[in-house]
Amino acid sequence: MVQNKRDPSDAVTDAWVRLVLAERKVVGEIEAELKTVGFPNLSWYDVLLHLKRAPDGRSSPKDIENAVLFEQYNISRLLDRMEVEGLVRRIPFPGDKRRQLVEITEEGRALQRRMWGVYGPAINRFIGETLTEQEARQLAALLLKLMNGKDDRTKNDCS
Amino acid sequence: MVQNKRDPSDAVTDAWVRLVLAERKVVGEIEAELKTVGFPNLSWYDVLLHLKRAPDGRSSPKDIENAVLFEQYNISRLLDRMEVEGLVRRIPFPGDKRRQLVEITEEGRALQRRMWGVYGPAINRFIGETLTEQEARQLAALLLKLMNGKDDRTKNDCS
DNA sequence: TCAAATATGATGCAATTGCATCGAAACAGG
DNA sequence: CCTGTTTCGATGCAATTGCATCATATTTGA
Repeated sequence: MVQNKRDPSDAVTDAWVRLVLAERKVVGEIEAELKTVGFPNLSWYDVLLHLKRAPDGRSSPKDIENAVLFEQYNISRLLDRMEVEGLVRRIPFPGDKRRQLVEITEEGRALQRRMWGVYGPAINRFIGETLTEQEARQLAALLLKLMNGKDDRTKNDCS
Repeated sequence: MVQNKRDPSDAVTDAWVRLVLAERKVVGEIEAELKTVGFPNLSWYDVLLHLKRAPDGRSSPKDIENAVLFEQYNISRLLDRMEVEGLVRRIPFPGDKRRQLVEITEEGRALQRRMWGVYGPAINRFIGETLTEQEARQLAALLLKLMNGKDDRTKNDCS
């Protein structure tokens, strides 16, 4: 672990600042769009999509937490609200009474599909029409590397 | 405006998902670090830095809003709290009684500097030690393009 | 010049989030 | 077995954020 206390270079600082601002801007614009159509927040979509992709449409809160990177207590209460809306159902976890399984309902699946109808095109509009396919791939690769942290040694040259 | 209703490609979707998750992860880690040292939220830092860089350490709430991309009412109340802490001071805007100027105080400058002592190295650790200088520049360029939107025609080849 | 439209900032109230902590179940290892 | 530790999820309460709307000041344009 070299140089643990040094200030970041300009390139690194720029990358950081823009990571935050670009996210804020694009998320803001997309959420505004979902809102005008009367759809819930993106966090609901994240959870619905995660469940829909999980085997049998079931997953534990802890898994959801790791997938969407929310705090434990926020997941807990988000699931409360989604359960009230009938999008999701809590069922006991076989063999461990601490844990639970969360299962997506038919309404949940339906809402996810309807939201994608707005959300997908919005993503396309804000990213797909701004970046080339190549650039999108590059961006995705760089962000992945960032998420995996400094122990990740994935090769990533310029094409 | 071609293809306005189509779903995004895989590359675009990946870029989007990772933009959100990478931001969530790195911001979460850095804020946790600031918190353990007893420092306030990053949003406070954003405002302090913006003011510190503004001429005479002054700027209007509207400018701050555009710089940090928060909602107007959040800026309004964030400034309330910062003013109570003596980091910032509201003064009248000459020639327009709707507007106001926000001025950073000495305490504000001092806090910004102290925060940077933790924040800077944290950025360096989470980004500078993960991406090469080259990659950081690439990432910054791609994110800039994303922020500027599809009318931006900045050239961005691979070096 | 005056009324309508727009721009800037504040605020009441509801919803969400953050923080600390709890309770219960599983696990570790003596 | 027990006991201390860890894991999982919930929750009371305070702080922040979202939403709608207000108040005031400026600009526009008829």
